[in-house]
Amino acid sequence: MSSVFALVDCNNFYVSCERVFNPRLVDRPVIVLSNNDGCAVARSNEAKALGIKMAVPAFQIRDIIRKNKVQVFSSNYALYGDMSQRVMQTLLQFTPNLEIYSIDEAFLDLNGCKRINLTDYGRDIKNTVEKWTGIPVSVGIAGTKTLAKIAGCLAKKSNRAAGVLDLSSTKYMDQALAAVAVGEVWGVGRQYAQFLKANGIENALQLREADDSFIRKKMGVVGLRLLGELRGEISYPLELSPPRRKSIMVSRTFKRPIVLLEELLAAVAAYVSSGAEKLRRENVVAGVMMVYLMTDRFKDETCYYSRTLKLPVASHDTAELIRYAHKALREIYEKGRSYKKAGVLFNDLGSETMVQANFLDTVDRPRSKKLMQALDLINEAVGRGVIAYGALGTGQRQSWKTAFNQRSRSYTTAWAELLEVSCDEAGGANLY
DNA sequence: TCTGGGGTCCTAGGACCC
DNA sequence: TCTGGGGTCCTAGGACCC
Repeated sequence: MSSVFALVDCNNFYVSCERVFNPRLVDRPVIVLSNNDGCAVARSNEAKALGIKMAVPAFQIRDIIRKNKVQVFSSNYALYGDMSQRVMQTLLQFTPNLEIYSIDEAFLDLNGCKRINLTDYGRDIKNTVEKWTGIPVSVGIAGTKTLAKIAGCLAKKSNRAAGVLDLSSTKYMDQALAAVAVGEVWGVGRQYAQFLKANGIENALQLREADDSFIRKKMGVVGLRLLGELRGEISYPLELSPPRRKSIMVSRTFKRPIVLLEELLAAVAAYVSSGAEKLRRENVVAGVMMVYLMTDRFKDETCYYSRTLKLPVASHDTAELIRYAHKALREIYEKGRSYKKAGVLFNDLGSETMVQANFLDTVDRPRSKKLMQALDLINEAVGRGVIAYGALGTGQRQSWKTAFNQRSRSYTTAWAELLEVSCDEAGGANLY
């Protein structure tokens, strides 16, 4: 029995989220920047047309922004996360067999809908999501996930297809694959694209016809799976319940380089707090913690220092984890050096209900559990970070804090930031 | 002057064991 | 001169994804 997958992909997702609450942005060039307002990570079609590339540093496109009045936003993760949930909830109306692949993409199992016209069904999905959430999407339909991605990629490009393309029959398959550059295929990144092109494989069709042993040798078993998917054999089935995460990482680049140990200690404490919160939200504890420091990666001789430590008892207690992280940090810190980034990685994640006790344990676990529950409850009710450990520092001393200088409101997740609408004398509505 | 963050999987090589 | 072989585990690094 053959399968049918639909890939639903939100167009220019972060930009589209901003547009939902700010209609003035429609038809204008808009970009959303990464942390510290560093790089362009989302671009409207108008911004793409101006030649603004993915992940280009903001300072390199300053002239383009000014000349073309490009609207620039800092990342507003609270808003995008919430809008993503709305999109996914809408998709669940179509099938419970949904794999949320990323913040702006999902695969749907369309096996139950064989008798109806799949393009019409795709259009129905697209129209419903746009109507219910305001987010434009494109839909690719095909027999494997990789082919569905290709269909989606073509659907997005072509005006005629109106954002939906069904490649579930083989009729136009070769034609479609020939139109997709090899570097656009899911699983072919920069390195492989360069290598494949050097070997005369320039589009998805040529890749599908490539020699198995050649691909096996150069791209490993992952390459073989990719060939299979292009040929219509499923290498990647739908994953309905996501497998448990294997690691949790929190890391940030600093606005300015940091030299002082005290400031690094505060930064790392902040990252541990947020990591520990994530651990608790997922009901897991970490058995291993890694702390690292990095100097500027754009200067020559980038240095990387890290210390991994196995915790005596797997934990998600913020205070305990900060203690260990600080110990590790003191070990790798070198005085006088200027650091640009730090991070904390939690590994060996296990269920919180199956913690291996230790006779020498110095932490009162039941008490810690209650304390963490209270802390999470309060922060959830009153606002993130309202209650925090003193180790994070306060006010001026929080030099590690990420900058978001052009952030829009959290329209959907904060009472104080709701969209305001007023009517002027002529009866027109104004948005603030 | 100014360059993001958080994940996954695979592979090769070394340590170690029998 | 001549130095086993195979399995497992761990780690670092590289590729990819969004």
